[in-house]
Amino acid sequence: MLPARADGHCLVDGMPPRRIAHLDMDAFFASVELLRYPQLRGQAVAVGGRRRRTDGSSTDGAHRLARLRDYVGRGVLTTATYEARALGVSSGMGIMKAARLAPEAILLPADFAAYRHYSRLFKAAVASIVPTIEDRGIDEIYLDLSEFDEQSRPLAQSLKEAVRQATGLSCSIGIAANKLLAKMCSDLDKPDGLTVLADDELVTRIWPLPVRKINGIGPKAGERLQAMGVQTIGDLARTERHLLQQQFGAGYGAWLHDAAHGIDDRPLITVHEPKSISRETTFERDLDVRHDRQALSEIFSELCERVADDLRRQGYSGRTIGIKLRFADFETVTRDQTLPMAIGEAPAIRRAAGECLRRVILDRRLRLLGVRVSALSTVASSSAPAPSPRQGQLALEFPDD
DNA sequence: TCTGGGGTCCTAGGACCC
DNA sequence: TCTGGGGTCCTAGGACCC
Repeated sequence: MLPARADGHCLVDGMPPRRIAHLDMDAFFASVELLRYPQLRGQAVAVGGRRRRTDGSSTDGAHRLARLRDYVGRGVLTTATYEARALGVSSGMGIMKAARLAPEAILLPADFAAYRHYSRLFKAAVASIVPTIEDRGIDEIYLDLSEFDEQSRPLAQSLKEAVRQATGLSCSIGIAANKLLAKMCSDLDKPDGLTVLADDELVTRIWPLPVRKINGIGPKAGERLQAMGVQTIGDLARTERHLLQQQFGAGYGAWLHDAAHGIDDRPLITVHEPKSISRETTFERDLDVRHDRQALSEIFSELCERVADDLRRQGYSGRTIGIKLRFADFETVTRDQTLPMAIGEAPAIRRAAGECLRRVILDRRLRLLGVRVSALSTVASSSAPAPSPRQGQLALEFPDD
């Protein structure tokens, strides 16, 4: 509990009120693709899937764009244009399902190099105006506007204009007293939106929203709240704190109650150190641990090499080596092991990960394999590390026939 | 009709130490 | 000889986010 202050103001630890912005690029991946294919503007377009599985039609130079209905296999959509969303398609949706909703929608493969390029451009444009930025991934950032004298709207307009000048893309901005509310506001008026939340507007503009709009309430918590008869953020705010704590645990319950009341003291995190580095892959078809033993072993080694590569490029090594398996029935298991010393070379990672793998009962076909390194420490950047010699003999942890 | 890949944080139990 | 409590590390799983 926070101590009541003598002046009666609801100041948290004497912190002055803040002005925080959340800037979110509109349908980012799809919008970048529209820069490349302007003729698709106004159409239902989705981005996602595996590397292009051509049906032969593009090998003769005709380069026909694939449609959702042409797609075969595993994969989810990462983005969809607003025209596609109007058909019920959304990011994270399995492509086969999306294809039933919008068979004629254009499907483009993801081009992460291009998205990272535009991500750098928009962040640099914003940074030229506002120095205090928290990076929240490829397409969104928080900004601290507290030190600016300028009014929120003109300031946000100049940010949007700078982003448009630098990238040709639109974004949506929410401005409020903290990150939680700013994030909700950026979503209120998409696309190309701008929402400024005054301190007395919590009840009128936030409380009517469904609880799932709170960043941190996902499918599980949303469902449990629904079962309790809690639909809107207002409902949540009116729910007894102790009841939420009883249902969800002391920590999460208290957080839910605070969030519904618009309370969020988290500072902007402007420097970021990674906690773990991992690589994983879902196979095109489920693999049998015996029959596909050789293929699995090769994929396993490759994952270790890619993680080692990432570690080296980012200048880290790690003490905890872990694996992740997903079986055909989607059950997921992890195993990890903490070593006395940090490692970073592929053969050592392969060895430790192999020991983890031996602790799993492999009684079902596998759909995913992953390798993770955590408990990271920085490596004094030596000059080009000697490439590790390829091991003469690979340990095969998958069972013999 | 199934469900990617890269992360973070939280919980909970057991080991171990003081 | 018995009892206890706190702190930290390790491991596994799960919720959640972009």
